[in-house]
Amino acid sequence: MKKISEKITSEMIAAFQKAGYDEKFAKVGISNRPDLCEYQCNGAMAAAKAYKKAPIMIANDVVAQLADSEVFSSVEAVNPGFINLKLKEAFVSAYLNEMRADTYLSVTQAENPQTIMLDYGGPNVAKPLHVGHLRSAIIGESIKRLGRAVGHKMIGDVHLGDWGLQMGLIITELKLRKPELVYFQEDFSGEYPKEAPFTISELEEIYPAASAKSKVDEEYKAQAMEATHLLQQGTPGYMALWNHIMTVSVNDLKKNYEKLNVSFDLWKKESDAQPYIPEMVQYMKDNDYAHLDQGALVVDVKEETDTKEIPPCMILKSDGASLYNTTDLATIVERMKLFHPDEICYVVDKRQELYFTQVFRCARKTKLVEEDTRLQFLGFGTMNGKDGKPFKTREGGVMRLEHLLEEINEEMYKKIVDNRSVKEEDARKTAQMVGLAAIKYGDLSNQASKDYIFDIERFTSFEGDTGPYILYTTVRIKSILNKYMETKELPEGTILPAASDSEKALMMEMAKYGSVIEGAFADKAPHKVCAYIYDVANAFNHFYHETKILSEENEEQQKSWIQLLILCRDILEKCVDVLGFEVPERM
RNA sequence: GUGUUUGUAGCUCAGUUGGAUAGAGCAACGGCCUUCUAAGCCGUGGGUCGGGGGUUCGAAUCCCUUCAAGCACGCCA
Repeated sequence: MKKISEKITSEMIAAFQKAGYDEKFAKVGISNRPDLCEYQCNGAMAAAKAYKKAPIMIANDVVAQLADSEVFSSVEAVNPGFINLKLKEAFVSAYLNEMRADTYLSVTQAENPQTIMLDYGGPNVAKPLHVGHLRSAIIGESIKRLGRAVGHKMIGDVHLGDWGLQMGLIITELKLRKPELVYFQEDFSGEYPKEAPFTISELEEIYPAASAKSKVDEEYKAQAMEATHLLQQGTPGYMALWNHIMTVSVNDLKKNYEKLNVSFDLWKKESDAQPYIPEMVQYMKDNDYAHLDQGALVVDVKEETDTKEIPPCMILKSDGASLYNTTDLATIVERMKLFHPDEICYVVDKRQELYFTQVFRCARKTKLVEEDTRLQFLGFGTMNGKDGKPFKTREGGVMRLEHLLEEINEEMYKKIVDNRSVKEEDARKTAQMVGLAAIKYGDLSNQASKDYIFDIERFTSFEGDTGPYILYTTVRIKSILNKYMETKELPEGTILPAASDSEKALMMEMAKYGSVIEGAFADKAPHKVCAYIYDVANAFNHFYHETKILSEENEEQQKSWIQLLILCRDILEKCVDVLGFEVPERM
């Protein structure tokens, strides 16, 4: 269905044409002076030059054409040439009724749905998730949901880091601690045990220990590199261990992502791309894309228009080993082969921008992707503490994601119990939902590309522009609807034209929903959804305070308001869903 | 050094892609609960949009310059 802004614009286009002016000047935007008007058109000023005429005269001409408009209740030309517009109440309410009837609440579904692969999450096997993984997961999840909301096929891939030295380190440390394990017997020919010889907590302790040792002990490091090599050669015992590590670690990761309400369609990993490497490297050599430079195999990715030196993209190290670039390029090959996406979007730390520029250019130059395959880098900024420096625990270490969530849930729980008399189990569950909303809204309400300050106190506050406030407002609406349903059936029928300014303001805010969702996806900017629900929540609370719904005696009016509330709830819940959290029944 | 990003109220952030008097929240102060959740609402104060130039009817937004901070710059991922 058409957006409300499109309907307004087409009304304006007709007026410009009738007055004899080009329709390209008829663009209408939301007013930045709400005291004067609701929508505004500045086209008369832009047209002044083309027609060599005073803008106010053009504005007057256009206004004259709109005297009996079905859309506008007031149209005014104001110096120097603004056209100020107010909408008819009936026009707005008719639009909301149309929205209610629309399955997608006015969000236009993509005509040609695209396959978009989203690379986010990016955890490493055998290492616990920490706060550094938070943004990628939260932002990626939201963009995935935004894409689905507008009808695209979104494929989220966690892209696990499971290859390389870290695995060799774990195996080496394990061998040192439990040399008796069958995995280390070279002549072992039986079946390896199904049970892993370690738990997740042991695994999480083994890796940092091994990593630390390797930094001071050359001998140890050499062993780890050898183990890595043997693993990559497919040594049976090491492969079996690798499988155990994967199973134990992935189960744990899934549990943790579930707590974040983040899910992936694919659990692909770096090792999956390895089989594609030899052929890809050969192909790059055969087609003269790659050449040797200082012993390393590289592809030049410089372009004429560069304002700075872009180093070549390295494919193989001078010792012939592959590296991060190689795996990422091979992953592109795999993705093209298996899914043939129209776009691959990487939600990663913005510090990797130059690196991805190299990889993308290389993929394009060597034709690993098609000409119209979009490769997009979506860099996000650092999560800082209150001091403006990267977020740390009180002791100065890296904060584990689990601990962060626990801390916030505890904080929420206290607040909920302090303020309301709720049952223990309800309070725990609600605290979890509200806590997640606090974190996610706190993150997503900032522009993804900027650094932001993670302030638990502020995010978990129920006041102001926070997740909890949004949830609270939605719960309020649900609560009224529930009370209404105790005595009456949910009404059929339509939403009537607004009876007050606050109701009209709420209605106009709700009417923006479709264009907000589409715009947020186009810019891959979840913060626009945050800004929007905050506006809707404010508009609702304003309306709520002026309007007593349940005690309204005019039944038609009451039915209309209930309809309005249902739509408002649906809009808020859909937005909250797009952001990746949920609304509880009570708070 | 080169490149790049950022700089908006005391603090945290928006700013509809060049429009009218730059907006929110927090913090401060004042008011509103016998009535649907006061975790709310209403109001007051708070600004040289880092500085300086330019482009034009019009600039936080575009261009130049300058200052400050962050980040990145071939064998890590």
